[in-house]
Amino acid sequence: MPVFSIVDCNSFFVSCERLLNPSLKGKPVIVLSNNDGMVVARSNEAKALGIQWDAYHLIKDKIRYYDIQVYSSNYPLYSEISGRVMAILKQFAPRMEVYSCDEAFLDLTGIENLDTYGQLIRETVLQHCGIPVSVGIAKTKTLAKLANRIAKKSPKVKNGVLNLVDSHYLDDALKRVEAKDVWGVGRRWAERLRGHSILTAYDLAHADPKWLLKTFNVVLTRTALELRGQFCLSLQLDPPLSKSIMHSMSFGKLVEDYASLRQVISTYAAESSAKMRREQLACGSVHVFLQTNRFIQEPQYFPGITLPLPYPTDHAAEIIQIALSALDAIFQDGYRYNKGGVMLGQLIPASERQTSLLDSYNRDKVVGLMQALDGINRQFGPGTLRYGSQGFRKAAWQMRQNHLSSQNNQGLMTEHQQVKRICELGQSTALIRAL
DNA sequence: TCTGGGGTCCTAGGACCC
DNA sequence: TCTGGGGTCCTAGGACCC
Repeated sequence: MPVFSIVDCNSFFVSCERLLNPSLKGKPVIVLSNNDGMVVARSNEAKALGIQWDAYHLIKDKIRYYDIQVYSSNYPLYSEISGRVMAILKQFAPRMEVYSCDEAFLDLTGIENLDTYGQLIRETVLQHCGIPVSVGIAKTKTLAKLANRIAKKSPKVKNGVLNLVDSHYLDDALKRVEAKDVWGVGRRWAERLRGHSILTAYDLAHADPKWLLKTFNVVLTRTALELRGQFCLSLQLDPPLSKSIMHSMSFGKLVEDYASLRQVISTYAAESSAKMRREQLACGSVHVFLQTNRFIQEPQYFPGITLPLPYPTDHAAEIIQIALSALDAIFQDGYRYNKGGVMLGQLIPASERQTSLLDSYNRDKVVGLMQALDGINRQFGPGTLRYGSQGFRKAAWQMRQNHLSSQNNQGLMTEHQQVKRICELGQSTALIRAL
């Protein structure tokens, strides 16, 4: 019988900032999304003060009043720390699925004394990475998520580990969790379920699967079966190849002129193509979209277009060129744009890329050029080396990040220096030496 | 001043073919 | 007078996740 565990970092982004600045411990802290737009992570102290997933500008008074510490998100830092946490977890379970930057499913089948093992996982991650985690253990992934949720919230659960395998507490746990909080049940489905008097995970587990299949779909039916302990969802051991890769971002300021949008789309195309080359893929189509700001009263326009490439490519210049043709096709004067994006589709492994008779360039040269471009940007930061169409000066459309930890600390450290510092901190620990 | 970014899967319906 | 039926592929949209 399979046993799954999900290990989830508590308030991950906040925990990362605390690692960098230990004086934040015990204080209310929040981390903001790109553009400092919304709250994406909250410490328990901030949650206790009633901070939700709010728009930052709507809660500024509250933040001042309670002296809440505010940070812009710093993804290179979080990604570095995430890698360290995952490396530790892998030692506890070679069969592991990295589910997101702050969570992983582990296969604990055959492990005896699951409670102790869970505690050991938690203590080891805390000791060697400085990140607190919660551990849920159960017979299915969905039940493990539910256990994890209770472990994180309930003060009765000791040390953030809850094991529901053969537990007499299982029914009680299912009754305590609302249907809307079950993994796989979102707001919409929860509303419809409520109409049928299905309010809790327990109700969903005991709903008739045939009826669920007829009334909803196979996804929700699987979720219900998993809640009964019937295994439907297996571990995804090797991450599947991406089917699309996107880069999109709200602008620092509303943009109406074509020239700026050319810089934006060139930059987003370059970013998404770099992300694609990191996964060693090539794309067969490029989708470009623009959006106006739906929160303000003025003419709205949400255009988008997908253009095919004559042959799959991972060459930044070609992708930028086609993205700019797409922009030409959708751009309309007279609107104030708030967001744009470039999505690469029809992805295939770059190695399988068929060269076309129409290829006008030397493939080896392009590969070398892209490697040099990516290498320099990896070392010195994204956008260090760029195409002319991306623009050279700091422009108004670029992202706001007014609360980066580097600026909060001493105003000197760049993100990359921070990552380096975290590496150095980590290297002083016993386990990293052992690695 | 001002409301995230990046994905996946499933389904319904239209186009097209024989 | 009358306008099939079945299959496949593609796309858009809706649902979900972090």
